[in-house]
Amino acid sequence: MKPTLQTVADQVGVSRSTVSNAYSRPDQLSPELREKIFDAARELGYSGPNPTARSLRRGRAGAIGVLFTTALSSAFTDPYAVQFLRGLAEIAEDNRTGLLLVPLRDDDDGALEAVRNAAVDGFVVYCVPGWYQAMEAAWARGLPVVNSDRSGALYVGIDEVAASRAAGEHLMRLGHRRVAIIADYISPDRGTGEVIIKAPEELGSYVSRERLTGYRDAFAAAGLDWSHVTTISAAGNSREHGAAAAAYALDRAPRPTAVVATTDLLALGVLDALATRELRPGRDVSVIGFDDIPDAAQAHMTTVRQPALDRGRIAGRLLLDPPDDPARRRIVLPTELVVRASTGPAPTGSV
Amino acid sequence: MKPTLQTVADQVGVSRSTVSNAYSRPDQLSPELREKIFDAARELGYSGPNPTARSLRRGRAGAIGVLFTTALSSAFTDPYAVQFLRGLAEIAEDNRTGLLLVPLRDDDDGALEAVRNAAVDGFVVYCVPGWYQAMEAAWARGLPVVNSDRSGALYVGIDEVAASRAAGEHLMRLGHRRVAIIADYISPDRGTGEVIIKAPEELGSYVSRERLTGYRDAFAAAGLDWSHVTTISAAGNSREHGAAAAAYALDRAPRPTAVVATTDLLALGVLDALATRELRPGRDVSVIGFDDIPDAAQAHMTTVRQPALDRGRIAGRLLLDPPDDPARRRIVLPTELVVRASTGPAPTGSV
DNA sequence: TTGAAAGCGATACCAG
DNA sequence: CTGGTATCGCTTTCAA
Repeated sequence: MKPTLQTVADQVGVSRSTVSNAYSRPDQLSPELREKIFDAARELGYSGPNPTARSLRRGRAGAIGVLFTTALSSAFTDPYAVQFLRGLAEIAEDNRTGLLLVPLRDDDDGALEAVRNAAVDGFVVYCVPGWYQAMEAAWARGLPVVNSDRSGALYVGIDEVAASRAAGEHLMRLGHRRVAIIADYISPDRGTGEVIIKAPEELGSYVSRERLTGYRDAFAAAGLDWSHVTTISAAGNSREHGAAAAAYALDRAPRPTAVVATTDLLALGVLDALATRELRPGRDVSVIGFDDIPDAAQAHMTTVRQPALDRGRIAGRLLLDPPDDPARRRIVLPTELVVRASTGPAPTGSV
Repeated sequence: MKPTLQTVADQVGVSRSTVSNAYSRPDQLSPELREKIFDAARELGYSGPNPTARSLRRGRAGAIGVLFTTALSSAFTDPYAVQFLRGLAEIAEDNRTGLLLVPLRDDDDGALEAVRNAAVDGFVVYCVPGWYQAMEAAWARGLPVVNSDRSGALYVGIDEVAASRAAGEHLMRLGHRRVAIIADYISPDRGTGEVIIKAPEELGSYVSRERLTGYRDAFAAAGLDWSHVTTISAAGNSREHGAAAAAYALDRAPRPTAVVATTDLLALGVLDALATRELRPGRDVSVIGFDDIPDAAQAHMTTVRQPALDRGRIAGRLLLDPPDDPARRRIVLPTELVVRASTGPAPTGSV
């Protein structure tokens, strides 16, 4: 039989409240008594108040639910994602709160069940889109949710369209007119290869949708029609998938003078593909990524910097104590185009 | 006021038990009544039984605690670690169980508090050593713990010493006698640079201790004394730290003919360092890693393969239903030396 | 099938 | 500073 508060109280000869106070409100009793209680607890093998019972009574679960798709590997392999999680974990720690990973597998029912069953004080949505059901379930719990697409919700993010538009403008300014774009989650079959995207706005994946839209706008402003831009689907967000997708852009004639990707990981893969073909980044082919992960700097890659760590931190703060002022519930962080050596003027005679 | 089971029961005009059954034991009532109850719930905005209350009553938290040090980034950046977590998550999912990340920061008290407060059914220890206090706290909870060093505990791992001894023997067989070893957590100041390790057995870090010991044994058997082996501390388990540490081995005369590392990530850094210096892996300098992460194969790197995914899966199973038979509570998985192009005969005239 | 009653283990208010 | 009392929201026999 596991010892409880009562067990200890009986042993010491005090009431439950006093034992509870010994653990939760040290100022409510004498140090001597407190020590005596702890001694008894140790002797009985009592390791402190039961967290579940405490949560029930206090009305606080003491954990943040992190919703992500079962592609756990990709979620944690992406340095951007890791930074986001770090920021979140930092705030969680400061608030004595844990992080409960809620894996969403492909089977709908199980996923919904998991969301409904999670003992948490709120959710951070951190997964590829298409999980509206899971997000709905999170909402239905009546708990705060950060980054569901729902209006009025808590949100922290960046102006994706403006950020990628800036990158597109940079490219246009350099004179590039034969451009390929690599993105994930833009093909129905999730495979690698060229796909026709009539209108980026209609894409299901939030990130790809917004970033492609930004590029489209920048190109349009420079007179480059979207239909002349090659869009290539990557099977996932990884360096390898980026390289594989890049092949569809590089091994064709005429070769694009610029290949941009919606994430740094993909763009690093493009650089790998260039290296394989002995093409020079920024000279033969310009490359732009997105995120500015550490490897991007090391690869001298032009990219859009977004504050991943801050995003995680702010997500945590929004969740743990949501501002009353609706205006402060939706936070848009600044981004910055970081120009490095992977972009340069379009090769002459290339148009 | 948030709706509860009672609210719904009152609305429908049945008892709490019936509503509870509607959610947890569908076979206990008529489908019509069940639907009626769900309708009422929806109308009232009741999203199902409160997870915390349910946990308290059922005596099951529905989550596994994962103990790891706050170097969250390194925990998730290491592909080996990610694989382990995937395996764990897989089993957790199958058992409708969540994963609660319990970050252990450097401040002791907060960490212990976090362990004591985690609403979980057991712990998986997944952190660098030196956290005996936290592990003790986990034990004190009276819950199952996988991979605490405690004897009699649940354990899943590999024979680290034998595995690295095999790698060392491979090196000896190839004739290498000038060897450098790179490892993390072997220097008191956690910096990068050469350190003198009199006896590997005395190292604090479990992994580094065991793996260095295995190498030491293999070298000794071939007549190479440990005092002639250069040991270099890496400031962390990453490619970059590996490359930085490798500099201490490569930029000296006479240069070692082989540089081995305790993890693939570090060893990949060594390969990077070789590339920078235009040295050929397996010809000028042999390199061996440990783990066999995907990048290792891609880099044609000799390494020790360990089943990361299985390790995670088995950890999960051990925790979720611990075998009665003590012998089945400690599981040692097989490893395999994978010889690739990064190792070759010691350059002639090198001795 | 359905419902009444008894906790699960702890906390908080409020007298004493 | 201490202790009684009333929950927190749900599950689970056991009768009806």
